[in-house]
Amino acid sequence: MITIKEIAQLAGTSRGTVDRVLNDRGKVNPLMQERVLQIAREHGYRSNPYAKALVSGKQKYRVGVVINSVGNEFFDDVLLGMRDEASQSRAYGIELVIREIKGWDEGEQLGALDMLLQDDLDALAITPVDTPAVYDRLNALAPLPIVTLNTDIHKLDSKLAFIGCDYLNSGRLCGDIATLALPKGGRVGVVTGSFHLSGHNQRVEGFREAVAVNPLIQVTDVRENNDDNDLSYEVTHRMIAECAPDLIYFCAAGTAGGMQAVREAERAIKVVAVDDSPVTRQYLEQGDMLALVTQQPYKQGSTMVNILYNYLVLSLRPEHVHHYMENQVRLRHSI
Amino acid sequence: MITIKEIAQLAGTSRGTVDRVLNDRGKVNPLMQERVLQIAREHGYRSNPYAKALVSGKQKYRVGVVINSVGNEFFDDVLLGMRDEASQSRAYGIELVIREIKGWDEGEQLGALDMLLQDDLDALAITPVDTPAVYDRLNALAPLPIVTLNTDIHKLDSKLAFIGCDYLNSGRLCGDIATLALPKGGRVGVVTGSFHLSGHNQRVEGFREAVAVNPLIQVTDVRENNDDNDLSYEVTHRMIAECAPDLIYFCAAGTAGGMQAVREAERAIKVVAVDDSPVTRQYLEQGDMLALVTQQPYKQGSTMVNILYNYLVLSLRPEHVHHYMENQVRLRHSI
DNA sequence: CTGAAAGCGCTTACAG
DNA sequence: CTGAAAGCGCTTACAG
Repeated sequence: MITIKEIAQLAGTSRGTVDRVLNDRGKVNPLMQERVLQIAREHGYRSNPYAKALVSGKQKYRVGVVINSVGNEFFDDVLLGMRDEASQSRAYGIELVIREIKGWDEGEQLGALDMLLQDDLDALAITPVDTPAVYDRLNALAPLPIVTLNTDIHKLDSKLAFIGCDYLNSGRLCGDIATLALPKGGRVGVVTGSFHLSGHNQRVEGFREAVAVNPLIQVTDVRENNDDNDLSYEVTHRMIAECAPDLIYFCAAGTAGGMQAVREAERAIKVVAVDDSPVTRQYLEQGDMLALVTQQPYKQGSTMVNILYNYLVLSLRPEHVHHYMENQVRLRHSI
Repeated sequence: MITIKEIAQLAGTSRGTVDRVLNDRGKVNPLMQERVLQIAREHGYRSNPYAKALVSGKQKYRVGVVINSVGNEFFDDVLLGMRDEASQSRAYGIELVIREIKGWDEGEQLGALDMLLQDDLDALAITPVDTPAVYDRLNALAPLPIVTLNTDIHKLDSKLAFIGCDYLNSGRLCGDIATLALPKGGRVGVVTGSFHLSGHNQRVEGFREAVAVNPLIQVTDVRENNDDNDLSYEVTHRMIAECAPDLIYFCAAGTAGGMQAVREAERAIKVVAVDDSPVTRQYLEQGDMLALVTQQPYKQGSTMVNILYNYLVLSLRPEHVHHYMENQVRLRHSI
């Protein structure tokens, strides 16, 4: 593997100049620039991450995080994952500045962003609302590296990575469970978060696709709970009364509220749901739920820090932009 | 974080001597030794992995691998995982020398080991047979760092890590699937590899435990197939005729042979099995199997290389010895 | 048994 | 726009 020193020799210049070219620090004679680049290309130069890490050992990188975690348990593990990873020696130098907000309000999100930007940031991680205002604001931040978490915004100039879930696949796996548990068919009700969130709709779509292998399974009803436990209770209660489902699929948040209604029902109703939380996990272990399909929130958080560490400290850009966490099926005895 | 240079100043000696103490290179005045150690302890010295990696950048480490992969598809992915990881830049410097053998024969294993040891090795990874002769041979290799893969040998002096599966949990998860799929109970047959392998027995035990939640589920029969497809066909065929199972649990290899008998049966029989291979995966996707529970063979291989890289190149010892890969439940739509 | 020096591959002031 | 020098934290010969 060729080094900067050798490139400098070959190009008849100094290591400093090669460094300037290779790292876009500007102020280099265009001819020399081209010459260095040419040599680097020919010899397949790749920088040594350890040397980089060693020399920039003292430097701190501030990573701003805007996350709508308030009142949404799912993000607890995402936060845990990023904090754990940032405190590891292998992410030495990354400092997280976290602003937690509630819900998906554009104004709140922009406000939190402004607060963060009052100090210098080296990178930003955000669970963005996909509206024009947020898009414009983020786009204007270039070349600040941005990681979108859990929800994506397309065509962002300086988007380094998206980290999240394959919703369609998540729905299909829940459909697989339903198919397993209803060998003789049956009626299925779905409680979703919002008809306006593409992730939720994709889950329902994937679920329908998967249960279609057994024509005796009918999805009789899909209702919204706005990710709210109280509303979820109401909606589920009514659905049970009106549709008499054999199985219910909770494909968003508000599962705890819905389960209340399930337990009050007179007939036994099978349940499959998404995301691991103390509450859902307890239902699973007690046998009140067949399965959970999770999107690895902890790993979402740790992956985010890891990607930014590689980029900021080691100058390693991720190989691809989209990082889908594998959906995992959790059963009663999953650890 | 304190550095070698600072320790040297504090101890009134040179960096060379500190290096000798901290890395057990011997030939140091005991008093100075104690003094340096004392200072390092007080200040919580931890070496800088990047500096280490940078300085030993040119060095190659030879890792010998003895693996009983011949005729056992499961290990294809283990091998793939270690090869992929070794070719990554983050494992630069690790060179694998692999000897593949067939079956669990003590003599063959020792023979392969001797071949490897003709050249100098920096570490050894092995899927050991747990017999006295193998134990003695491995133990005599100290201080050569050893990683046991997939099967373990206890109390090995220089065992750096064991990487493998939690068999009991694997069995429980298969039991969970059976419980889901037999809501009204039913007869279950188990086809295992060997009554003499503790891993296999643990799976059966875990399975029994899990299905016990439904007293209508009866495990009527457990039979051995010696991990062999032909025998597996015979055994399964006879079991179907004699016990009329509603569900069969294949808890070891030889699943392809067994499935042949299942497909020839007159009644539909549900199946749950372990480990992902092209064959089992196809059955899963076609709907001939309910689920597979896997032990992440690819990750077993990559983890092995990763652990040895951290140890050999970065002088980082793993935090714990036992690395259990999480058992994963794969359904029809798992990717 | 010990220390001074050079070097790993890169970056960072500094002087020109 | 460019180069020489020092330094990141560690290891490796080498001379004593």
